[in-house]
Amino acid sequence: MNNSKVPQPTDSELEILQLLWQNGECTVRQINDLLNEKREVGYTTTLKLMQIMLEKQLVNRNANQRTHIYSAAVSEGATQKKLLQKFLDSTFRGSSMKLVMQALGNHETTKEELEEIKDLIKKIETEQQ
Amino acid sequence: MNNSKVPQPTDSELEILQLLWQNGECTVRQINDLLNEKREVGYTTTLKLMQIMLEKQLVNRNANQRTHIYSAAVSEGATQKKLLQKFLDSTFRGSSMKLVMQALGNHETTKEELEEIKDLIKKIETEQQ
DNA sequence: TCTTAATTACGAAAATATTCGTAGAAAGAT
DNA sequence: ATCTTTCTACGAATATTTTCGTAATTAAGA
Repeated sequence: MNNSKVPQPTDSELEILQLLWQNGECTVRQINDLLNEKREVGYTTTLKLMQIMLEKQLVNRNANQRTHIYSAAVSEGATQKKLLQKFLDSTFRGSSMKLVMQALGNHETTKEELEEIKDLIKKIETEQQ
Repeated sequence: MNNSKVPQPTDSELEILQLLWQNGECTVRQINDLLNEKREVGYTTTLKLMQIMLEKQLVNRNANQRTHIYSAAVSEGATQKKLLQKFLDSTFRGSSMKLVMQALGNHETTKEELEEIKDLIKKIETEQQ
């Protein structure tokens, strides 16, 4: 899952990657059905997108059978990291603090989640000694 | 600065908004000069973008003088909030927790910033009682 | 006044992303 | 064996975003 020189996914491509990360190996039909739960998408539209993603090396494909089977070729974490960096720069001028404060402030956060964050902060603090 | 039905800025538009938020009122020339500190952009390219942004009501314009003066018509915070929501959904499937953990984990954070986050967490916790 | 430089308006080209139609091959059904 | 369905490949239409050229106008300088 190394993806150093793999281009960033577009919005539509990311949507498909999300489904592959969640569901593992999928056929075009399966992805298209999942997409159609939210909105109408033509089958060949999905097919074309996944073919483009193959060229970009965002996905792998097993073409042994007539019905090809696709899987993500980039990891969720690495992709999130790259997209986060870009988003951070463009929207928060690189200030991860501001982003974290907004994210914590705007959205519902449970006690457990807050504990998790506190744990992470403690960990960072001990590393900072 | 109400912007309920204002469309989201594109990447290029956001870049210009950032400059307006940082520098306040600006002419096209000033924005274009600032952009050219990073990369080459033609003057009319910047002009056209700002005219489009005016139509979209992302900026205001004072056209009393021949050289028009532009200012942001949407607030930084509100824009960040909207863009964050979209980013959260598309990239982190709506989990602000995962985003926060990534942001804290990946980037350098100073002691002071961590303190700030801890304060915010405390505030959220007391509100949750 | 005449020339030059700076500015706006506008249309359209270029680049990128998304959607879809059609053709042909493969598999399954009758 | 023939018909129907499903699938891939591929090109092209559509939509969106970005870039730029040209013309007209205004202001400033010689």
